[in-house]
Amino acid sequence: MGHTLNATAGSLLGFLHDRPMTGWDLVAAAQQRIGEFWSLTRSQVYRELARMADAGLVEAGQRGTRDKRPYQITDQGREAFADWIRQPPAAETIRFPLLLTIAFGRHLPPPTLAGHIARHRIVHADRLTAYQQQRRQLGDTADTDPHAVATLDFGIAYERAVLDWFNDLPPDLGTGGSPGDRRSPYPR
Amino acid sequence: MGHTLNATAGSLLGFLHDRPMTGWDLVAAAQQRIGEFWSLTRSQVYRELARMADAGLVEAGQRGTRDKRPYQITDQGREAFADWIRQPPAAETIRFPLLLTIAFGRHLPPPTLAGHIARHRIVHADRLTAYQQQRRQLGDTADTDPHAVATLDFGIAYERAVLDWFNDLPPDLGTGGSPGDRRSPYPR
DNA sequence: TCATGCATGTAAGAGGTTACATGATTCG
DNA sequence: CGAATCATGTAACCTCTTACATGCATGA
Repeated sequence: MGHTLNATAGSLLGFLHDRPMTGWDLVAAAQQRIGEFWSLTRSQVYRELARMADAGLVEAGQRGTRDKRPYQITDQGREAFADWIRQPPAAETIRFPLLLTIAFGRHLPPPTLAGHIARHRIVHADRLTAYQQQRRQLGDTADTDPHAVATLDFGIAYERAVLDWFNDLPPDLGTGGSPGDRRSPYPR
Repeated sequence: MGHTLNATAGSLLGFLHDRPMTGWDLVAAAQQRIGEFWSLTRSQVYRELARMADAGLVEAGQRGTRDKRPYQITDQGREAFADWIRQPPAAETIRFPLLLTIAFGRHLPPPTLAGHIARHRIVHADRLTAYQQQRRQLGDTADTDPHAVATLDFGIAYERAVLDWFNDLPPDLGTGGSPGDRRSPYPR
């Protein structure tokens, strides 16, 4: 009957297995728990929720305070989720605009390129720190789902790899300043 | 006047700086040179090419053998590219369906999850090998653009990180078989 | 009371995927 | 001569992003 779910819808149903949630809640949950490798926007969430309600995969509960509208998963929804989750996952796609900028970097003044790189380096360093902190918290709790740990560990491995790669970039790429201060951390 | 290019269009113009190319060539060039972190399809390429021709950023040359239609960049195109390339690049997005499957892995029979993981591990191992081989070839040539090396190195760093992460996955995630053969490379 | 954060949603457009349709050339 | 590969393109659809529009609740 129904076609297989898309990954965004599937994820939402995944979260709804735990408890009824509002669109807002789902955005937050997704950001927190799968944000490292699957992004979604409010718009998408409300639309998928409406669609899934039409299809009978979720049911809207009564409006609460602040017009809150909790959705709960239905039996049909659980089935659809089960069908979705056992499909062989497709290959990942990465879209990394900075890498495009670097790839065509010979068309750019070195200081401009260096600036872009420096800004991104900071972003990744911050993310790594945040993930590591989350990781420590997960480690403390005894009843942690190992799957959550595994995905968080992916984020950490990824950010570490990106940072190492930044550090190994040759100075002639615009990362280094004058020959004297090649190893300054965030050169301009 | 014209809006800033999207990244896909920008990349195409980037390639066209080197020489006139057909849509087919561009797909191949993109796959080879930025495929690790920016994917595009034939459809997109032909569409962007048509759009850019309308906007005067590229010009179609004469049809060659096999209906080949080479496009060359115009001065306007070079300007548009220059405007695009110096914009601060946006954050990357990663969409990794396998990670979604793992995140919700508790709803899956362990052997199913293990199978998915094993298949992806092979894909990533193969990619790493291919990148490393390319990298060796680049290293051999003296007049290599360091930017090309840098982006390829990203691919290598990424694949290595993914493989390390695979290897560190706990056996209770479905990667391991019986306690005795935990370290078998591609367990079923 | 006023700013901030919570909360829901729509509309329009851009970007990306998949399937379809067609034909020329090269090589074995 | 037939298969594989080169080559171009369209159409339909789905997904994703951005901007807009609205209003309640909480706390300072």
